Amino acid sequence: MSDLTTQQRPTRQRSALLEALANCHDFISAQDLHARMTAEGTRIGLTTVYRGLRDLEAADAVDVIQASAGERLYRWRPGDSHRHYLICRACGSSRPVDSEVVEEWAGRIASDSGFAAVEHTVELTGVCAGCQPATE
Amino acid sequence: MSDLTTQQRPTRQRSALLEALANCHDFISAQDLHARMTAEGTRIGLTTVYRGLRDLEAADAVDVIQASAGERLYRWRPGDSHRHYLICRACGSSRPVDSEVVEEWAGRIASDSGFAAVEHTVELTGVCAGCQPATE
DNA sequence: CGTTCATATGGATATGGGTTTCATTTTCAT
DNA sequence: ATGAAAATGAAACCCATATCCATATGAACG
Repeated sequence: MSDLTTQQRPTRQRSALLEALANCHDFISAQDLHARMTAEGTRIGLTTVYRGLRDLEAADAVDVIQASAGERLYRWRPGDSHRHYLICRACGSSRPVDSEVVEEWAGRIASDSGFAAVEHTVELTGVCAGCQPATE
Repeated sequence: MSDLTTQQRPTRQRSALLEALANCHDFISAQDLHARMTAEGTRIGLTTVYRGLRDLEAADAVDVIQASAGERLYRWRPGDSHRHYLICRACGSSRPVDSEVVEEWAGRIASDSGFAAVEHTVELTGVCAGCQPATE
């Protein structure tokens, strides 16, 4: 029961979604994922993609970041290790960063503040080496 | 130059917006701010509120956080000091947190990664002492 | 003081990501 | 097989925000 479907009923669409997401090695939006799957011949509704991603998020199987306009980007979490990424604003590529310091800091804030169920989101963006203008 | 209007032309609406935002000591959405101003008798259009907040954001005079559904919350930045907050998911109240550790960490990531112009956003949410259920 | 003109305003309309609805289809248990 | 429960997906909707554009307003100049 701790398998990856995170769903009562395994369906064709669900497994296709899992596969597409696992094969996609960067953050991707629901719409882009749907477009990609459709382009590859998988028949799946946009609604189902949204639902599947929501369920995966609830099951904590994906990392989620907020893009600018309320858009959310999803990424399959390979292990359970890192949860924070440095993302290139130019090309969109992402790399995990070591966030232990931040985890500890967040934990300390949590216990110092009297707040319960403290969660944190950390997002780092920049311009990667390959995307930097030559003259600078 | 470094005055607070951040605008070519000081107008009645603009200064009312500044005042309303400064008087509001927590994060607030554009719509709520507009509603509050209207309730207080200030005649201002929602569009103008959005524009004003966008300009303030560009001028780096407010802190902005992303609420759940793509909604953005704005808060007048009293000084230049802290930039990160711990926000109660139940009542919406916020308190600044000491984030020096995170600033340093982000700086280190920036220089280690080869990324340029690294920016970071950190959001902490929890349930404040006053909002915690008695029986748990 | 009044004319001029660039800029600000704000209601209407559009946009765009995301969610809900509900009729239809699929899966599972019997 | 068969019927109940759950999943699907197209269309309709929601809601924050952006854009359009006609009107209003402040500033500069005479």
